[in-house]
Amino acid sequence: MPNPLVRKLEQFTHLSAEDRGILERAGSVQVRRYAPGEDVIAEGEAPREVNLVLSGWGCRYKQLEDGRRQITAFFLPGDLCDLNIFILRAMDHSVSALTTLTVAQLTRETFEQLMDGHPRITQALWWEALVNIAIQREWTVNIGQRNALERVGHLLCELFIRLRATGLTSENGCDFPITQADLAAATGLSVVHVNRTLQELRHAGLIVLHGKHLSIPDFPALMKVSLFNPNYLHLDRVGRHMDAVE
Amino acid sequence: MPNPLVRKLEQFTHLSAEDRGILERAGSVQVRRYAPGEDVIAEGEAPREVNLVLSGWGCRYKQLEDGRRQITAFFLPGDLCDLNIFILRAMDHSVSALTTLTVAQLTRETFEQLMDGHPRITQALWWEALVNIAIQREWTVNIGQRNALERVGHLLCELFIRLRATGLTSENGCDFPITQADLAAATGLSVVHVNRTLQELRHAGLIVLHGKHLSIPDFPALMKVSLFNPNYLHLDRVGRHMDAVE
DNA sequence: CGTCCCCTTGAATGAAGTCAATACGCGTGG
DNA sequence: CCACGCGTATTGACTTCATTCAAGGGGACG
Repeated sequence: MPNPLVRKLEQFTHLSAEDRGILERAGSVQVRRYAPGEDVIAEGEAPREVNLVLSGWGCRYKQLEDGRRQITAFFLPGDLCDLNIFILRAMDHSVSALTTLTVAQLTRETFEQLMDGHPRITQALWWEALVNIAIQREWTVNIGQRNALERVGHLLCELFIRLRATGLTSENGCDFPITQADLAAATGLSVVHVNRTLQELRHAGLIVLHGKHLSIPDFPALMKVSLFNPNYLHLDRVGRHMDAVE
Repeated sequence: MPNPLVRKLEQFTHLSAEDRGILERAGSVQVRRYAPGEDVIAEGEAPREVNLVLSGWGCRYKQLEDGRRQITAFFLPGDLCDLNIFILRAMDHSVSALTTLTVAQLTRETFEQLMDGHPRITQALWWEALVNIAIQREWTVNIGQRNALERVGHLLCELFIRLRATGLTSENGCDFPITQADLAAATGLSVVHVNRTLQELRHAGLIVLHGKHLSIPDFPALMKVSLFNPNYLHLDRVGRHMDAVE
């Protein structure tokens, strides 16, 4: 089972065997495991390394003084937190585990070696970073403009496609290990309303969500009611011209 | 009057005279002017260059099929659109002018020269990029968790501080050239409700907004009611240790 | 078997949206 | 200089989507 980052980056470009080896090695040193709910890094702390998710789900979140809490991103296997984060003195948000989570912690040095002299990797990591930013923008649109049904549907579409990019889906289903409270914190809705919204999606036959598993019987239909346009995920192998020849 | 990008980057690090010269020159070739409402680049187009705002305000926005429109970022003088945007094949959003807008268009080559062999500039540009991402995250929190009053107040705080970083404020005021419709599109509120919210901020004595000018008589008070914490703007000169000695 | 966490449902409330009419301010042209 | 027109701002009345409060149910695990 290859490193999920490798799988994902190959959505964008074909890596050489050497590139893959380098990434595999980087992702196998300094592996840490976190329990659900545990912070990987907290707001205010100094960022020390770039985290790469190997398995499990995590999230970024920010908390207001009065306790309100917003999840601003989900981390899935293969996801990397911001490149060059160590330029900043202190984290302005926290990262925590939603499930049991294993991450590889890439030191600044490892990371610089990774980018140095490996143009294909560098470009692929840039792509990764730009897609993450695009996702963040799309969340702004999602929360700002879509109603509850569209909002939850849109998020499910996004997560499904992102999981698919790392091979973590079956035909039309995937593991879905997070709670309705997590969905609420991510969509800016109340838990109660997320619950009602999921009911509605279920009754419309758009999703089957049970236990920790999600199925989407008719993905195009879910995309449609959610006004979901996948262009922001940039899965179109822009980097083709740089493909390794091997 | 120096290039506003230089002024802003010096919030983070002191640039050498040479660094400043390079940035000044980069910002003076390929200058274009746009009329209010005009698109600088539209969703679907191929990004060709990195845009640097010299004067005026612009925005990023995304539009849903049914016409709903969300502004996901404001561009102020000194702002740069995403580094390395040309890695992506097509824009997933549009950029347009809100006022008369002048931008310098940096070609891929200019841009690579800028980063190449100028570690202080490179680091400062990275800082710029990371701050932009942090702003995007904060907007997610703002729209997801804050009520109308907090949301509008928070946005005004952010804009004021960002303008101040490029020297575009007086003691407690600044030009504020955008419409209530723009504020509505950025906050995810209706125009009517933005209007009422501004009234409320006015009657509470927190803002004086008239014509195209904004004053904030008591900034700490506005920050407080908006639950505004400026840490995400990372104005704390992290890069001090890299300061040019001159 | 009990406890805890998560999910579910109902009823009442409330914040923000919509619709519609009116007012203001500024630039253009008579 | 004033009248017209257009974009922007303002206000009121009504509606709606989502929140809040509160209670109950179900499953996993010690």
